Amino acid sequence: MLYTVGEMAKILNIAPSTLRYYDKEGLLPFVERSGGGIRMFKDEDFSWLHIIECLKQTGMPIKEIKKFVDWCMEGDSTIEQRLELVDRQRKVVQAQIQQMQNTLHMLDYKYWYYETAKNAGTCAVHDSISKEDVPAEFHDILERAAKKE
Amino acid sequence: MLYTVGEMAKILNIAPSTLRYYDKEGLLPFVERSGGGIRMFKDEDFSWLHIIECLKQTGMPIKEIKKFVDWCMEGDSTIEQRLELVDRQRKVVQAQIQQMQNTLHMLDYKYWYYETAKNAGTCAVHDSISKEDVPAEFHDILERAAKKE
DNA sequence: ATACAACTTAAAGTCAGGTTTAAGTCAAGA
DNA sequence: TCTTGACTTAAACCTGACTTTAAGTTGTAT
Repeated sequence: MLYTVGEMAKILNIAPSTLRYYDKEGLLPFVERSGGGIRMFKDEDFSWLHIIECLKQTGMPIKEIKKFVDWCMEGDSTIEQRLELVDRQRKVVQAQIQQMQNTLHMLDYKYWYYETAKNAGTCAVHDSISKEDVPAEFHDILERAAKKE
Repeated sequence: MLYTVGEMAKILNIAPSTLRYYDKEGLLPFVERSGGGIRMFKDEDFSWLHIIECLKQTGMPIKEIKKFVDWCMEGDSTIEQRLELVDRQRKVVQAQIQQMQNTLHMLDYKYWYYETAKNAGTCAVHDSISKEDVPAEFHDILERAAKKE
């Protein structure tokens, strides 16, 4: 089965111009062309686009993704580089998840803060609240705030 | 204790120009000025910058963060809007974490893939591998690939 | 009083990651 | 064969989030 850039874009739910841009940046060296110069995506290209999407999700810039794709095209001599790149990016994502969990914790605290304020009818309720009234899971946030950083 | 923009930037480990930019965009209406027009950050401003940083971490654009800050300045009449904004952003972050975990899973699979390829000396080893040889945790990825999307 | 580092602003510049435009080509159906 | 919608490219444009520059001011230390 073959797909034009428009068909592929529709399936992936992105703009055709995005695929053309990726191609121009060298991310899609595996895409073949018809006699007339039309891009012909193959079924196996889905897995290429999937790993590209995956790396993009990690925040990797397009130039670095190109490096990875180029290594893939070079063959078995680059297996170690690719292994290292994947491992590095795995650690990046682990750190991002940790960061996101901290952010979520802060938002959970703010949710509790505004829920409490809403019930009291004023944010001023938090001036007269003692640490014991704050759920234990948020004590870390209060302590950080008390240390002025 | 008061801090100039340079001192504050050093503590937060960001460029002074970034703080000036945030101020220009209306993110820091709470920052006061000296008689001569110099920004004077107060200790309590740390918590402002902390929540701004938190919202920025969620990917919220600066204009929307400004909306939140403006609501804060408006007082108790905006408590409900703020509660809703925090709740919405909480769901955004939960979805981001879920997404990141999928991405990590894919990278874990790729790590296994290249580790196996490295030991075999070639990626071709994966052509002659049966599903039973792939760790069970990665079977979902194989199935998605088999369905051509 | 003077020097000097750090502050001020407005405006221009930078960068990534696309999107849009213009001018032209391809390919499938009537 | 002709029309038409989708394709092609190069180049210009856009947005968000800063950063840099230029010209001028503030405030502390000598």
